[in-house]
Amino acid sequence: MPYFRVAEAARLLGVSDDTVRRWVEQGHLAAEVDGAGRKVVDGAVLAAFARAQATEVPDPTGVGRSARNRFVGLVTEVKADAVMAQVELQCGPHRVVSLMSTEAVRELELVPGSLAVALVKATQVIVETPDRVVQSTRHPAAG
Amino acid sequence: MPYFRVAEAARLLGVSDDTVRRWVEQGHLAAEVDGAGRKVVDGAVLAAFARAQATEVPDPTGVGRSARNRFVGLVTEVKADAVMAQVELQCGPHRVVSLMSTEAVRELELVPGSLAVALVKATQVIVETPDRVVQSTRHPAAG
DNA sequence: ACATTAGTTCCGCAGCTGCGGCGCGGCTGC
DNA sequence: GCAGCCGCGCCGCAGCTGCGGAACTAATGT
Repeated sequence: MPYFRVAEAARLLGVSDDTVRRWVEQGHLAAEVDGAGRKVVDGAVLAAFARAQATEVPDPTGVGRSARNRFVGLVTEVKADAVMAQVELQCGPHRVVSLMSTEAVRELELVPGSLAVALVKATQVIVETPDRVVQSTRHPAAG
Repeated sequence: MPYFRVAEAARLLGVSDDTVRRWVEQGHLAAEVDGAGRKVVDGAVLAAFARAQATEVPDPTGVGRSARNRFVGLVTEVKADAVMAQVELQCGPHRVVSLMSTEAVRELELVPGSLAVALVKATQVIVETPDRVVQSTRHPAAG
């Protein structure tokens, strides 16, 4: 049963701790009080809140809004080798690096500044705590 | 040579068009003017600006949020079957769905509200324009 | 050519946010 | 038990942001 303190929740939501505190005061976000009188937010509540307030980057074509495993962003860097190329995208606050053939880069006309979409085909989920790092066995992501 | 209008740039940056206009006025973001007197932002400039602005986001628990192909977020949903499970994470403004074994879900103690990290192992980059959709051949992502 | 629609720009305003400061309480090490 | 350090809560303020409105322009269909 994961709980987060105000400062942790603030960083996860991308705002300051004061803002989280105000949201709790105004009833927008449910919080509880631990034994020491400090505000704590239930992980599930925080997750639901984050999902509700998430404003995904609208798809340029208008289709596939809020699609999962779909990252719309701008190409920030293209390193092209003879056969393979490494393309880096800035998708909101996240950076995605994709390896593809140089031929594909040329076909897609990928240059810094291009609007592109990164489709995540496979992921590996790990859980990090201050103590230990647990990771799952590798599996393909849901498509 | 991609160019974006103010409204497009605003959506990509996650702010309103007025804010982008103000950033241009204050010299924080370079913009040009097209033949009709409308502000346009060069794609490369916009990409660099987006990347610079994203680095301001600190990481939640010491894990690098600015690291590439690394998405720190909260578990919003867990659908567990007999053998396989589908885990959905809210990582900032993006939703990531990962397919893994139910055994891994149990080992990682993944429940809605858990803090987890999704490592992107493979991506497919496509370029979307209002006219056509071009996609690269499938290749593994850079690790 | 004309009317219509959608998009852009500028303006003012209310609201929210982030920041700095301050005091208090919990946690740690001795 | 005690001192020190760090985090949390509260408060006020300056700054920024988003929104609505109004005027103008470009593109579109008749």
